[in-house]
Amino acid sequence: MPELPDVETMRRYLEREALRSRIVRIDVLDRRELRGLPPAELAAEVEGKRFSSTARHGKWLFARMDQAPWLLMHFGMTGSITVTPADEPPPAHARVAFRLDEDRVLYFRDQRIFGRVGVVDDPDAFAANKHLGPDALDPTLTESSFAERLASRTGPLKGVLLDQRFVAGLGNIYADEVCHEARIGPLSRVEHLGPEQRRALFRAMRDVLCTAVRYEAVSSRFPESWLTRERRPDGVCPGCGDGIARSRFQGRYTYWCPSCQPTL
DNA sequence: TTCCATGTTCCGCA
DNA sequence: TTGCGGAACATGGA
Repeated sequence: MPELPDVETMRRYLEREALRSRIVRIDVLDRRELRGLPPAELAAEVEGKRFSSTARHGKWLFARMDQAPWLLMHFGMTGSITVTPADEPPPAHARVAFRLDEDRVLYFRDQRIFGRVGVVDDPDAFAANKHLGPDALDPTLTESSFAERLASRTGPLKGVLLDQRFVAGLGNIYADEVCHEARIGPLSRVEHLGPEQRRALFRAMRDVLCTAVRYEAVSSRFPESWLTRERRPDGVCPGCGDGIARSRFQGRYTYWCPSCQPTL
């Protein structure tokens, strides 16, 4: 599930469950999750350390450890975290186990192993190095600075929204939802958007993401006006009842309502 | 058996 | 040079 709202929900979960916990030992159950970082190096960095704060940039989650670098996590398509009592068996697809004090374990789970666990000295420097754009919920990202960033872009809107260098945090599902709420066809070329549509996009992005975070990214709780639950070939627009369109874009499906969301 | 899946990265082709 | 599409990565459910 991991787009911005999912990762933010996990950040808050980590903060609730593991802040100030000490990492007694780390067990790397599948080293592929480390993307080449030797398990012994990760262990040397985190064992004995205590979680002191958390941060998030787009889909990247960071957990600060005292007197140490930051733990970094990316959840790929299927990653998640869960904290369980130490005497329970590991959950399915557990890849890395952080054994905490007070007999608890923080598991990094990831069925498809597209995620990543690592360490980084400074989240901001990491984001800059990756050329990530501002986090989509960053308060310093305003309607006007968003419009400015948009002005330097061309091509299909969907592609711009998915580009983490433009704004970090949107993925396939929420990019479609933002286009739907803004009433703009996702295949519209951004250079054809007017000022009012650019503002509408920014507001839709903020509203969609804040709402999803409020509902802890559980799609069954999302407003009935949302397109998300209609993501299937015979889905209908919750606004007008017309059939929704589906098209392949960059190897994945894009859904929209041709009646409510004209292509510009 | 085939297709599909909320992400990122790389390669080849305009 | 830039942008775009597609494939690869790996797994499992429908």
